[in-house]
Amino acid sequence: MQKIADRAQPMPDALRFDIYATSLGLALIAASEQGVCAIMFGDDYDCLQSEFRRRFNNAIISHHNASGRELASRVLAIIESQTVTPPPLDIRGTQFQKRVWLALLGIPAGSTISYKELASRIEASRSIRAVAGACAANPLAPVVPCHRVVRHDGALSGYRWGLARKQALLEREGAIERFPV
DNA sequence: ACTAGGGCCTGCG
DNA sequence: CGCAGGCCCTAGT
Repeated sequence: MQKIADRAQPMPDALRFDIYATSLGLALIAASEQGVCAIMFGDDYDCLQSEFRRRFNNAIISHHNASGRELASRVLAIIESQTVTPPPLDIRGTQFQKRVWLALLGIPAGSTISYKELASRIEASRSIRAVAGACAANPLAPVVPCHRVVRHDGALSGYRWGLARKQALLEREGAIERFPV
């Protein structure tokens, strides 16, 4: 009997990407045939590109074509906190991570919730720290809005791409006041 | 304000 | 496998 499907990537997949200048710094936006599969921020073009290639080292990588550019433009709009129809997403992660990330998509702009509340929302109220871990591993920020999750005491907590970006996103969405200091 | 410990998913060895 | 560590939270000084 032959193995039908591997749960990771059955075959080397074809990815397209480009790097754009945004209000949050450089953003690398990558997509597969399925949809957007990675968004990465950075301040150096070459570093971003090599990090991307290292992370998908068994993929066939090229630059965006017309449809890829169309997806990217929607991602860019979301990065700038504009309201647009979200692009199709190719969400890759463990079962648990996907549960967390899908729940994140249900948090409207302008609001925040705590890691605790997010945990109970996916029926895993004891897995608070694991939920935070899944947020930290979110490959599609800020389209998957993990920046809307903050600590129960109101502190911003952390952000994979730096707290300044999390803060900027929340300020623009009107979720938090401009920081007094 | 600070510290300790519970809980549990992940990545790496 | 086993283990350390994390974008946490609560309770107890």
